[in-house]
Amino acid sequence: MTAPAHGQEVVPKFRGPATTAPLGVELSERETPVHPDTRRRAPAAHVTLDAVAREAGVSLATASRALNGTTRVRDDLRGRVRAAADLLGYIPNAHAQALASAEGNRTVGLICHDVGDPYFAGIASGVMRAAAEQDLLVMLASTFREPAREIAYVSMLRAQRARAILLIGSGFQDRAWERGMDTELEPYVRAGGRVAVVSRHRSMRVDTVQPENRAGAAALAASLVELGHRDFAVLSGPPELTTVADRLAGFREGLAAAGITLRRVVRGAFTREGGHAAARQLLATGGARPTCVFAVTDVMAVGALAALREAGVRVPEDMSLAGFDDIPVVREVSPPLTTVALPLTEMGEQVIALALRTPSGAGRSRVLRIEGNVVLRGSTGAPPGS
Amino acid sequence: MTAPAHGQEVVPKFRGPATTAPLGVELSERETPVHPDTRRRAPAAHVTLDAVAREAGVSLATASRALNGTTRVRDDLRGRVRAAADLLGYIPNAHAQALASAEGNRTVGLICHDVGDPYFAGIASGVMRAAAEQDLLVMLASTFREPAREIAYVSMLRAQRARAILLIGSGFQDRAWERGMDTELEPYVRAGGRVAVVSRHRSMRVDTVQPENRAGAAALAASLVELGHRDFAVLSGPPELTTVADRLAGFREGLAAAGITLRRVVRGAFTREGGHAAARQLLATGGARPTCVFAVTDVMAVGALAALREAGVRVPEDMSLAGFDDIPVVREVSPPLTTVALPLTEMGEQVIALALRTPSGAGRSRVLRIEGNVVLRGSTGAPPGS
DNA sequence: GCGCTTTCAGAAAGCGCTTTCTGGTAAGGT
DNA sequence: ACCTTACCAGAAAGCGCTTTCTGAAAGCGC
Repeated sequence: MTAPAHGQEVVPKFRGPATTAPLGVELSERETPVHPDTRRRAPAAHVTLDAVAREAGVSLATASRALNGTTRVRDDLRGRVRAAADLLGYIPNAHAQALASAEGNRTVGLICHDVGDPYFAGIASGVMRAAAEQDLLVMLASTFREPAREIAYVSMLRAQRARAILLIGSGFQDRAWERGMDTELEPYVRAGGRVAVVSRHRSMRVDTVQPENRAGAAALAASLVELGHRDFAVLSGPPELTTVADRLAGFREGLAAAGITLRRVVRGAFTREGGHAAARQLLATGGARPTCVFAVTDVMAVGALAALREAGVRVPEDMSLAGFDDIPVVREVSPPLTTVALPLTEMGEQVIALALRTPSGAGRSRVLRIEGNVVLRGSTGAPPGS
Repeated sequence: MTAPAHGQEVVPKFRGPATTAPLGVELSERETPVHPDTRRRAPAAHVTLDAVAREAGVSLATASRALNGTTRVRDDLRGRVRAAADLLGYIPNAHAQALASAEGNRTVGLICHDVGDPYFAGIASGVMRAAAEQDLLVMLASTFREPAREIAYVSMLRAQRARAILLIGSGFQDRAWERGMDTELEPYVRAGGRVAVVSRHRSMRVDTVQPENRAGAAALAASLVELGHRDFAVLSGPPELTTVADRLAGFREGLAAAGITLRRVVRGAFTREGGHAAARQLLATGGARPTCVFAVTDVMAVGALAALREAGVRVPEDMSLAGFDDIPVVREVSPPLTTVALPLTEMGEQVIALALRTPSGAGRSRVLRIEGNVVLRGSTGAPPGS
């Protein structure tokens, strides 16, 4: 038995089929004895502060103060309240707290395309870390790139009275979406809600963490030109996303600075498969092949790399390939991908910090520009025959 | 200029340094004109239902009914209420709603280690998709593998009165943690809260989506033995995680069935770097090298692959390598990794479905067993010299 | 035309908390 | 011994909704 060829998968015959379809079959129930320690006093539905106060023999108000410690409470009373709360297993009702106090709740909303995408996962990870430090809970909403869903989620997060709403990778060039967002966000901000965005927004009302997509792509183009390339193609994504438009425009600018015109742009979905398909399409067309290909995201670049490999195109000997973002996977592929590195985790930390900062005053918003670093790796080299 | 060697990174000199440190420098403010459309009537703080009712000339109760549509309301009144709500930009207060209604809120809690980890990201993605379909908001909490933090988050989610609490990759073999979880979860479940877990739990009180780690690892071992290997090493993770313990035990069993004893176990952190370090450590030790290495997770396997490459060990010619989970990246590396595939997204969908299902009755809990599929890819082959 | 049911709007009672406001008690000043 | 401060516990008023309960008006059969 030899190793399967690259890309080929072998499922050994002695294993059953994937269990992914009739999962219900595997469902089983089991008896669970009650842990003796846990029995204590059985709360009917939810233990209320009122019950705690009664148990401790104090008033409702005292119980509240004893547990939150805003005002002074005599030590013995505080002790009694704490003990009663422990005994009864009291858990405050966050809704009631949020409603009664001016403080509001300790949650922030995070809207992104899909946590399964490494770009968002990276940013989200940074947001989570910062949130954890401040004891904030993050309400996550995945839009799957539907502008309408995004607006609906903003509305839901408004209803939840989130302290801040974070939008990652938002930014459609879509009139209806812009209007919708404006009407959602404007009253929210006015009512003290904070909003911060990763990506360029035409609406200038909110704080923004803005990767320098344009400059980064231009710098990448310059680097690639310096390697000797003259003949480029771009694997692009949906043009209604500002990220895509900016990177494409920046790349064109970078080339133009060297007097080079971009030969081909192939559009694909914003996914690995999109990059794969776009690369295949590029190869399928006749004519001289470009010596260097720029995929507007690393996710697409990874797909493109696979397509090139499958087509027998050697990277970088036959063709150079570069991406954008520097998601972790690009260091693992062979050859590792040249890309424009963005500090994803930090962008996540920054966007929540920006949102939570004191409001910037009426009509003002802050822009935090994040510069990308061109990182040359093994996927780019001199053009063939040079 | 030639292509940099594999793994080497070159930052072109004409780019500035990484902007990751003094980000504040890039902060700028800008004036933002108010969109004329958005001006409408400016709500002072928050528009309440009371204001809507007054605007529509109906009572508070009628306004509530008109918007929620539980009871019949005359069409003209309903129209007036809707119009008033639109005009004022009314957004219901979810806290007040949750407090007043028996329904509670539409949120579920999701506790995981780190969304940046592709294993969790995959599962979380499935959870998000299912949640979106049911108009549920997901409150995400990252524990960064601290048992104490995990317990604290359960408490916070209880306070938020989440409909369900989902624990992914939980399952420590830790007495204090078990007790803590039990005392948190038990009253929660009793009060109607749902809990579901991905991973094995000793506490049998909650519904579980349980990957067959043991059987999967055993099957993998059998496959590798069939390839001709006799001499194995395992790159293991923290033994207090049940996932690690089960996979290690299963692998041993699979070998034992063929009369083979596991030669070496190297322990590492549950990360790419952990896998990298463990692999280096394995190579550093003298004596005969194993012909096949099993890393207990794909994340570690990816790190190990890099370490092997750096050490000049060819995979699979000199040494075979296998992982577990089938995270997306393992298909992109060269050679692609043999692994035990788990349907991550689906596991996410199942765990939330399980939690939201009607309660299984007192003292009963369900177990959904997820079988893993051994997938042989290019990283495993016949042992050298066979 | 009278009493019946039916339909639907409004009043009001909470949901579980925070937070003022009030008042009682002990400590301190003269 | 009397009055002032300080301190701190309790009563009560909401926070913004849902949901019973009540009652007015309308529809119907006789």
